Amino acid sequence: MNLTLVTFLPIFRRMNKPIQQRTLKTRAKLLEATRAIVAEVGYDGLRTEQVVKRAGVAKGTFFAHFRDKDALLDILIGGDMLAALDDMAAQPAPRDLNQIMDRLNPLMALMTSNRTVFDVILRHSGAAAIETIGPIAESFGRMIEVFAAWFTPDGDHPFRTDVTPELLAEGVQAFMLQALGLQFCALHNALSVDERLGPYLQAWLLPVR
Amino acid sequence: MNLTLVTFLPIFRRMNKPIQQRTLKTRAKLLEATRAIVAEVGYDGLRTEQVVKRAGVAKGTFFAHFRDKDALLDILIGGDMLAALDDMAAQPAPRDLNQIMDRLNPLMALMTSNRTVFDVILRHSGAAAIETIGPIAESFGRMIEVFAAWFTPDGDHPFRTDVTPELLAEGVQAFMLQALGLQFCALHNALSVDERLGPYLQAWLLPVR
DNA sequence: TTCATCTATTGACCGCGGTCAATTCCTTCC
DNA sequence: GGAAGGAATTGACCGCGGTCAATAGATGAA
Repeated sequence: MNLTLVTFLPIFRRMNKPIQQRTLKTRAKLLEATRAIVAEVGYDGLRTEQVVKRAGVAKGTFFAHFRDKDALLDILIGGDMLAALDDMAAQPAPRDLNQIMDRLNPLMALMTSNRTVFDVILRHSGAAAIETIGPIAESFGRMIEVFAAWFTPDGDHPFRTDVTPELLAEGVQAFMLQALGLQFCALHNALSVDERLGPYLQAWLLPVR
Repeated sequence: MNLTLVTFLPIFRRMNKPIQQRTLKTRAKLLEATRAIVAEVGYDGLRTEQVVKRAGVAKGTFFAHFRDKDALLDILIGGDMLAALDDMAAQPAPRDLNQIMDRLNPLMALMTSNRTVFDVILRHSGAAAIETIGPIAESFGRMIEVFAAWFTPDGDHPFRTDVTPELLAEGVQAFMLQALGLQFCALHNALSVDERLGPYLQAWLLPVR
C-alpha cells in the first residue's frame, strides 16, 4: 500500500470524509490484477473484464475507482515514468551530449517498450483528449524540471546560455518525442532512436551558428 | 470523383483487377455522408452506424472500404492537412520568424480545431498504434519537405546554416507539435500557441550562442 | 444466352468499454 | 444495540466498433 495508491485515489470523493479500508483494498486488488495480466499478455491484451474477474469484484467497481480504462493505464505507466525520472534526477547532471543520452535512456526505453504504451503516453502528454491531469501529464511536467536543472546558469555546463533553462528543457523534450515518434513510424525507422536524437540535441544544445 | 478517392482505395484489392463503378459510388457515398455528419455534429459525434445509415449501405460495407473508423478520419483529416500544405508550399518562402508563423498558421488552426482531431493526428503522426501509413503520416513527411525548402542553402535565408535543411525542418515540426500539444494541456494553456512557438523557433532557427 | 468465377454487399452477431438503479456495507449518533 | 445516512459495490444492461458466412451482382468465356 504505497504512496502512489493514496495519491491518486479520491477522485470523486468529498473532501472531509474518511477513506474506508475496503476502498484501499479493492483498489489495490484491481491494480495488482492489472499488473499480473499485463505481465502475462501485455498491455494490448488487457481487458477490464479480466481485471475485475481476477480481482474478484464487479465491473462497476472498476469504474468507481478509475474514470476509464485509460486512467488505469495512466496510473501504471505514469508511475513507471515518475520512477524513471526519480532515478534520472538522482544522478549527477550530464556534462556532454553522450551523458545526456545516457540519462535519457531508461526513460526512453520505457516509453518505447511497446506501441500501445507510447500511444497512451502521447494521448496523455499533450493531454489531447483528456480532461484531467494524471501521472503521465505530471511526469511530463517533472521531466521539464529535471532537464532544466541540468542547464542552470550557476552550474557550469557546456551548453548554450542564450536562452532560459526551461526553454532548453522543453526543446529536449520535444526532440525526444520527435525521435521516439519517428521510431514507430513505418516510413522512418531506418535510424535508431540515438542516431536520430543525437543530431537533434547537438543542434539544439550546441549550435555553432 | 477526385484523385484522392482513387489514391487510397484498393487496400485489399488484387493488383490487376478492374475497379467496379459501384465501388467508387459506394465509397463516395460513405465519404459524403461522413462529411455531412461531421459538419452537423462534429468529429466527436461521428458514429459509423449513422454514416452507413445516411449512405444507405450496410455496416459491413463500411469496413470493406475502410480498415476501421480511424482510417476514415485519417483520410478526411489528412486530406485537409495535405491541402493546407499545398497552400503553404505555393506561397513564397518566409524570410523571418513572423513570416514562418504566418505560413504555419492555417495548418496549426486545422490541427487544433478540436481535441479529437488533434488526437487522431497524434496517433497517426507518430504512427503509434497504426500499421499502415495514411494521408496524415504522408502529410507529416510532406511537411518536412515544405519546411526544408525554406532553408535551402542556395536561397539566401537569414536562418542558421550549421545544420542541414532537413534537420532544421524536423526541428520546426517537433516544436510545432510541442506547442500545439501544450495548448491542449490543462497545465499549460496560459500562453497562446504563437506565444509559445515564437521563442522555440527563435532559439532553434536563430541561436546567438 | 448461359455458366463459372470473381467481387461487392448484406445484416445478424460478437466483444468490450462504460452506465446506473438497486443493494450491501460502513460509520456515526442516540 | 439500533436506526439513519452516506459510501462502496453489484451486475444486468447499453452503445458502438468491428466480424464473417451468406447472398447478390458484375464480368468474361464459350
